[in-house]
Amino acid sequence: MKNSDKRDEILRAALELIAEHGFHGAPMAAMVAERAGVGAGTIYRYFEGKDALIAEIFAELEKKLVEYLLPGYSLDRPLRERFIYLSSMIIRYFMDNAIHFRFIEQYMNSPYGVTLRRERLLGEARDIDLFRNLLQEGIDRRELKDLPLAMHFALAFGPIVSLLRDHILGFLALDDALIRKVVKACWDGIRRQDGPG
Amino acid sequence: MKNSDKRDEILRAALELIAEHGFHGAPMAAMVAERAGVGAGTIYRYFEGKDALIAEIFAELEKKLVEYLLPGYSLDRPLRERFIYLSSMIIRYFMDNAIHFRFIEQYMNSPYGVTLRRERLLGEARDIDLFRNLLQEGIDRRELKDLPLAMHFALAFGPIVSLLRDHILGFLALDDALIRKVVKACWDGIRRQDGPG
Amino acid sequence: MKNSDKRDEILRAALELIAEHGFHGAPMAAMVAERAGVGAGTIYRYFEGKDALIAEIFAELEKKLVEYLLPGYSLDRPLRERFIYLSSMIIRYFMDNAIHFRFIEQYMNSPYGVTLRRERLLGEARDIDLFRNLLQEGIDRRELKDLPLAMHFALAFGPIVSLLRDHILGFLALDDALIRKVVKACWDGIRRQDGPG
Amino acid sequence: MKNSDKRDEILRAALELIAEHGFHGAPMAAMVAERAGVGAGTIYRYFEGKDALIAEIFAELEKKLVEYLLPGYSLDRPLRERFIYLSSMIIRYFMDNAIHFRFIEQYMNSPYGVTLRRERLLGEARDIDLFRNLLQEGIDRRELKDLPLAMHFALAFGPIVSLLRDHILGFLALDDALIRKVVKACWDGIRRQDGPG
DNA sequence: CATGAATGAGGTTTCATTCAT
DNA sequence: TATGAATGAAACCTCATTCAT
Repeated sequence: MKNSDKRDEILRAALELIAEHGFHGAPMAAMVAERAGVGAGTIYRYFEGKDALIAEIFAELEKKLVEYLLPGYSLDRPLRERFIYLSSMIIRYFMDNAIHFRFIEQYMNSPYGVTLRRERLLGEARDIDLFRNLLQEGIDRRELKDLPLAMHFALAFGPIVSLLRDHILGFLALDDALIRKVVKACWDGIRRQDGPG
Repeated sequence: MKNSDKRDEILRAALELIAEHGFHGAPMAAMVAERAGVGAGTIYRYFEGKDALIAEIFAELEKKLVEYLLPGYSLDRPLRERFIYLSSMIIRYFMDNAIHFRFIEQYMNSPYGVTLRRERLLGEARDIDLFRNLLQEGIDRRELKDLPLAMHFALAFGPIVSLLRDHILGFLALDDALIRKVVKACWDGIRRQDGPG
Repeated sequence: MKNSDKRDEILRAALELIAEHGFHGAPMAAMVAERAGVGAGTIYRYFEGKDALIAEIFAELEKKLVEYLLPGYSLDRPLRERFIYLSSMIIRYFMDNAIHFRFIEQYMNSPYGVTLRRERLLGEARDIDLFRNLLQEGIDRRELKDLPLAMHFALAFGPIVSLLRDHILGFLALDDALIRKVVKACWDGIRRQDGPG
Repeated sequence: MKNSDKRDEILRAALELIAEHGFHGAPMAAMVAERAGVGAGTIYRYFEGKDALIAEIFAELEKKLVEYLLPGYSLDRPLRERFIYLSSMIIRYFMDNAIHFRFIEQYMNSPYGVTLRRERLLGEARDIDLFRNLLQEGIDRRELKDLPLAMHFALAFGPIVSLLRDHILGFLALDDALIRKVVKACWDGIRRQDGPG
């Protein structure tokens, strides 16, 4: 087993356990190490502590999502098209990676998450903040309603998150048709209605 | 201090601590009992354990919300009016009771929450499930889109939850005008668009 | 068993173990709690942590020693007499309480000890710093040699500590005659030799 | 790097770390190996374990001290002169090698130290036990007081150790004049006083 | 010979729960 | 009924040592 394999095993084991049982249902030695198939001390060769491990998982998940979205994303396409692309892809990604979704939900509902949310919403935008930049561009170009950025996030993301949760829990069976419908509905929620749509 | 006072103090103390620090930042003896002004053992005279206490808090919060909504709610009013009433009132309620919102979010993001959500969405509807009954009625009467109930929940509730979180964390300042806008936007998201709106 | 009994048991158990095995040969749960006959968690009801427990042991030992010395100690007696009284009593105290001596040696040979030594030597003198005040008075009144306080400590205390260690380890059998001899020798080491002695 | 270089680097690194942080503040892999610039496993090629490494450090320090003292030491000189020579040189050596002093103090305050002290005091004298042989000779020739060997050690060494500690911790500034004074005071403490001094 | 990743026993501390008062 | 001292399992983390490379 290569070094990076062990690191990956630890990340995977922790991701799964946290997604399934929450941060406090994933004890380091008894469960993470055991599921990863490594000794308890090994975790601390790769991560400074539980917090660092969790932060690293989040960073990797974010990276993977961006890598999934970027290839097909072009700033040259119209705003609406880009919005539909991003939203649909995000939904599909999390449908295929339910564990990632569960982890990110846990993370966002924790002190870490609050800090992160603040940075993402109020801090400087980075190039990879695709969704934020898209919404800001729409606000600036008056294609979107004259509302605060956070409200656009709420209107666009809130339903998606809610749907994904229900789908993953089996309360709802998302398919392509439904995805298309909800994404368009979200677009309608944020775009200026006096235009042609 | 009457018996029921002690019970209420324990509920209040646990609610506050969990809302603020999460389930695992609210140790029973060291924090809940101390803040409630009772002995550690007393908690166990009123509640079977931590889980039962948490479940009871949720039940009481739900009850309070319904009591807040019911008086002004009339099944005789048009669907749209009722939707706007319920949504607006819910937003105002949680703006005034941020602690309740924080607790419910914690709760919904835990194993308890999954079970509960399943019951609420898939189980028998009760009279007090105002929102669910409203949406179901709209679906049945073809005033709302032909979508699964869970999707209507997502479209109607998702943005509200997201907004409330941002408002409570101070990322966004909700006011009456914004509330009206978002509630109407949500209605537009779920109603059949071929009708008069 | 009264509350204070448990606290005392913990203090006693920790004192014995540290005296015997050093700070790191006295694990809290496995040894201190076991020897004290209490649960591991009980230690933390009485002390904030290992450091606080150790500091408290030292404080109690210091207090006991002062209580042993004070009754027969009078500032009205001549300096030489007081010196001999204090030194002899200290030796006897530690001969009878070898465990205290071993603990204090451990303590003084640790980061705590350095801080403490600095305070005791360089900080403000307290009334109960009998030895320090005695030496300082002798320096001020020119009955002792014109040397720094620390050097007087070394000349007066160094041999005593060394002897006690050897006695306790069984390398030397201290008796009253030897004690008298060594205490007088120490006095001769620090007093001005041009006087009558 | 030659083999013996690695061994020396390990010894040096461990010496420094133990002098600074105590036996338990010097983890083998994380600190000793890193500071020595070798792999963690390499330590175990040169030493059986931590205990053996520590014992070896002590042996080397003792050897270096003897090598420092021997060249200028002549059994032909008078006892008093030899005592003053040895004591002064020891003080100077440890002033120049504070790390050695700190290590030896740690060592002597540990289970190892007790065993060693027993051997040195009660076992057969070796030629290189300069101080012990000197004191024993003085006792045998009735130049020193009729006291047990251990007591002479205490009277002669106790103050020196105490002074060195204070000097190294910065509580006292030793200089040649002070060294001369204290060494003579120690001699006065152990010599028979009815003679000419 | 040299490495350093891996180990897992053992360290300190927390906390839900019990039970004698 | 109410208490809160006591408990001990279990949490996170460290570190002396081993062993495959």
